[in-house]
Amino acid sequence: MAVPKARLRIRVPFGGGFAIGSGKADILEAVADTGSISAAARRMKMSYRRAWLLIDTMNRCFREPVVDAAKGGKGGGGAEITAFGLRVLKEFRDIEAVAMRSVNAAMPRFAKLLKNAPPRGKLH
Amino acid sequence: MAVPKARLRIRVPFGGGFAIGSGKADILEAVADTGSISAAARRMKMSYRRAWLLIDTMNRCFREPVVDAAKGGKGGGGAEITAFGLRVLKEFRDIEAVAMRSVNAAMPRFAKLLKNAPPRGKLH
DNA sequence: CGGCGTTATATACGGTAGAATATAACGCGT
DNA sequence: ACGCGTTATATTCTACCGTATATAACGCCG
Repeated sequence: MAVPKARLRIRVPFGGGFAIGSGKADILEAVADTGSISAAARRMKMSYRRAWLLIDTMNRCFREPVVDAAKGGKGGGGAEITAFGLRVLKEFRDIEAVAMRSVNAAMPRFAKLLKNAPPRGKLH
Repeated sequence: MAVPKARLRIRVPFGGGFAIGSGKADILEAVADTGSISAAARRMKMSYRRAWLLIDTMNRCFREPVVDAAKGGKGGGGAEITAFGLRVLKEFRDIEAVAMRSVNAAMPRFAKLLKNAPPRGKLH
């Protein structure tokens, strides 16, 4: 169970069942990179439906849409992150980065607390 | 969708399917407070089984047990957090606290990005 | 000694999240 | 005009997660 490098997932829950976390940020980023929801879904190894639902939730919960999609046309259509979406993404990644620095700093100590080899049996 | 106060859940995934996060930390804390796994489970509003599985996972993944339990005796038995467990808990809470400060600092800006009223329909 | 509340463990049940599948509409390029 | 790949949406299926339930062992205390 050697600790290679600190990863981190964070989640900020708002009221009304909405939350933003590393997952939605990743999708947003994938859309920005690939220019389509389905390509983003493939990259994230999730179903198109799920990716769409997540994006749709963000579009509905934020003041303005974070992704702007179009059907038909060149390449069948596509999606791009909006300027507003970029702002949301940056804002979140900034928070994440600070948290990440904290984890990285604490990691050496934390890693010492773990066993070297993972135990057998299912973990929870 | 007014943002009252920032909450935050974090999760640090290690290899081999083990991760520690706010959930396990909460349980650990509940055991420390109540002196029993079942009381901790009740407080967390989860099944005893789940609480036990989570604690068992920690006991197996960390170098030393984080919870020391005994069956029978006064009050039917009980469990207490070990000195090592306290160290794990503190270490994690420290990381969490730094992350929390980051979120709290960014919150005012972030909150402005959200709608005032939660949209209707299921969120994901 | 018998009862109580707990730890520890197994089995069965249910709900839900996500995947898989299907279908329609769209609009550009050939 | 047709096909292609995408968005958008509904429906069905499945696998997993967590709960609920049951049972045994344990040790103090009345």
